[in-house]
Amino acid sequence: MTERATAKRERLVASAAELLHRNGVGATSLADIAQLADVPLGNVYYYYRTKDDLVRAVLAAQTEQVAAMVDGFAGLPGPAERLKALASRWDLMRDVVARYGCPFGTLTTELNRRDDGLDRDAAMPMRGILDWAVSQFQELGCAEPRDLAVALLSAIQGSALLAATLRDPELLSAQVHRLHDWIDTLIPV
Amino acid sequence: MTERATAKRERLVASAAELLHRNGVGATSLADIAQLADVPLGNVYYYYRTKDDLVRAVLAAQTEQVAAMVDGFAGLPGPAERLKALASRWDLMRDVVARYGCPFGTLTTELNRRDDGLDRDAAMPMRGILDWAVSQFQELGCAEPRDLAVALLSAIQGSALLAATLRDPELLSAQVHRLHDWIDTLIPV
DNA sequence: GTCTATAGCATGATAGAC
DNA sequence: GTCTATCATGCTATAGAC
Repeated sequence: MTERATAKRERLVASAAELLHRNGVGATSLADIAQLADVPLGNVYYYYRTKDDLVRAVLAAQTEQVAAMVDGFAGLPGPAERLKALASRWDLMRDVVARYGCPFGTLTTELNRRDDGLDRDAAMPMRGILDWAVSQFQELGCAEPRDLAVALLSAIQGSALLAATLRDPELLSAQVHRLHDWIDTLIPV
Repeated sequence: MTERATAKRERLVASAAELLHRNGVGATSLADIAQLADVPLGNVYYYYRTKDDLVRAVLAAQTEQVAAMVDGFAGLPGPAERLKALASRWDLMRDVVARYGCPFGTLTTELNRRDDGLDRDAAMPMRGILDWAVSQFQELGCAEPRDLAVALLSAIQGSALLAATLRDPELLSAQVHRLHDWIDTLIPV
């Protein structure tokens, strides 16, 4: 029954991802995750030796999500459209973001303070987005692509934080639109 | 000995603020705070009935810090200078921010997910900065002062998040300089 | 007002039957 | 591979002596 076992793994990671987003790492118990995944508590440890291992699995899943997301933008005509599509992704999740924050941003924020290996793993999703954005600004012909990529991702993450703090999805939408306009500004004539 | 009692209160709040910044609410125990403040554990409860009460006191202190900070900008010649001074505040703390994030941003992020009253209190420091920034953009004569204020604070908070994630103080400095340039762009001729 | 000791609870992790 | 029962720990909070 290796297949069933894989299914349980996936259910555990999916449940963990949801609860880590909603409640954070510290406030989420393995019992909570096990219950949501419909797996007995003691059995969790067969698949993931420690809680940190499970958190690492969530980070790996997020990193894959990021890779899949930017791959999905490949079909768009140009880098400006692709960068705008990136920003719009957060607008699509505006209601969740305005309640619980950006799934990447909040998890990274909580893990950044650590000093064990987990803080390194936590940076991977953000790095994935950032590196891809740098390549897009390069393709656009911009002078300092890295600074621009950091500016874009900063604006997205900061907007997500403020939207969650003020519980205001419209705030996020408005800032994403500002970013669209800004990106259009950068297109060389 | 009412004076000594006040001193203890202040030491407790200061210690709590430092540890909440470095380790977060969930990962900080009252024992840790008591030890850093040099107050016996059981005595903490004489001053603050619950851990949440102490967290609220930290939020109140942060809100006062924000008020004092913007008051300190009042002597500057114009709103553009004042807004630039705001952004520079994070650049001054770049090394701490690149390690533990923005003290306001990380605490707010952790408390945003709650549903008790604490999530309301958590928004106060951010609101204080935001409202002040709106008034400055208004004074500058900008069309949509609130959107601009949100954009500025978002950029600061997002930059702090990325700087902490990548452990890169220079990232923060570079983005603050970008914000200075951007503010200069907005000055009406 | 101050401090010690400890109750009461939740959690991460393990042992071991099936 | 699966699941139950439980240990060990660390925490918030309280009781009560001084």
